Amino acid sequence: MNEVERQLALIARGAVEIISTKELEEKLAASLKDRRPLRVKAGFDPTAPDLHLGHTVLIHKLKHFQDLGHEVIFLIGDFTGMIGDPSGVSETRKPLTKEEVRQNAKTYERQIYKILAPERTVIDFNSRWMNALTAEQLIHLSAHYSVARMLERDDFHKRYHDQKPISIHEFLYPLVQGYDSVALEADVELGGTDQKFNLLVGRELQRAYGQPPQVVITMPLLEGTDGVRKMSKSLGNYIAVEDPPGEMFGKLMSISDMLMVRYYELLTTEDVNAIKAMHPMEAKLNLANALVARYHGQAAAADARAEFRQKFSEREFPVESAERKVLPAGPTPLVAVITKAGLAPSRTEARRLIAQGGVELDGEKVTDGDRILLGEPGREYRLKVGKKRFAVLRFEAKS
RNA sequence: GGGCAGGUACUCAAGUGGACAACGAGGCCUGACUGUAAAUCAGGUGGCUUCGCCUUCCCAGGUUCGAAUCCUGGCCUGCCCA
Repeated sequence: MNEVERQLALIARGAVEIISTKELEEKLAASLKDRRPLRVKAGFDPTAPDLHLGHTVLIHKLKHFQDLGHEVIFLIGDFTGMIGDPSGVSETRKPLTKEEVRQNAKTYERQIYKILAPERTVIDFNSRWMNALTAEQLIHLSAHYSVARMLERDDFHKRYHDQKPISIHEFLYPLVQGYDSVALEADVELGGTDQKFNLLVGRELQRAYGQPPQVVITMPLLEGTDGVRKMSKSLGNYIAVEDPPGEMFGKLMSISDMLMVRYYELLTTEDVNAIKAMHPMEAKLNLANALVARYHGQAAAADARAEFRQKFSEREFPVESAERKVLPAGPTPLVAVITKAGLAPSRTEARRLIAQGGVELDGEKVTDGDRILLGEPGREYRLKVGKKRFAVLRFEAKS
């Protein structure tokens, strides 16, 4: 197997589509011959401050390129973030303010270094060239694409058909993203399968601007914790890279068995068949352990595992990790205590939970919704709400 | 610019003067069962000083004993015509 083949094999691993493999081979061969690393770009939209495991699929692919000696560019779409990517969304997204975008971008920057080598990673912002673009240039840019072709896109097509609004600015998104490739003279761009259209626009624009078109590589979208919809910030079904160890561990343990296999496939290098042969729970524990260790270290992973076992397998009260809350002494309705401890959003909700048998005080199920705690100074209570919310409360005299 | 249709809770979607805190589905939460699984079943899903009260059906006014439902104006969306 020659060097080009070796690189190709690693690059292709897990990829859904490479457009085109032939072009990639040529680029790799040229790269080796001229000793010029390929410029590999992946863009991220800073709409929320957290990278989640779904993003890491892409980041790991970037890492593969990095390991092969190529130049990876982590592009933060701070400019496009203000537009809001319409991909796969059924309605117009709210644009972010400049300030929000900047804040979020900062957080991204910190997180990717858990995977990529900092000294060999280029981080760029598309506002660098987009802010400099004149209205005239923008109009020229938009002349390279037609409305009809925009409407070929699945999500636009659907919205158009369903009589849902599509704003002009959303048409600009793919163009701007495509223009990023022109500005960066990208050789390769990575994206999720939902990005295919945008990525292809990049190819066309590069041609229009007299550059060789980039190779497009699409990666599968990772399903979120619900196992159905793609992992996303806005759907709330995500596991963030910066989730605390215990939370990350817990979230991973509560995914379905089928989803677990999928996570193994896309987030690890384990042999999937070997996993399927294991007891599902063992396999899941392994997965949770491995991922927590990746982002928080082996020690944190071991702790998270021990805590998990205590909380759920043995159903002990996790005194160590429970939320601690000090309240002023004096008689207090339990529903007030629950909301003050942050275990329920409102007293009505707390009352409901009690009625449903979801509240335990010092290990005993509470049945009285009007229960009042005397709250003698120094008294501690162990409160459990639902299966996963724990708090230790302490009453203290005002000083 | 003109005509028509429409804006209901996280989402979809009933309701078109009183019995509506608002049908139903999805989602989410709780409980049972478990491997904290998944699937299934049962219940819940505005707030509060909780046998009662308060605030909700795009916004602001108005009609009425009484409005999510009627009227006026505004904002937003879609379709057709120009």
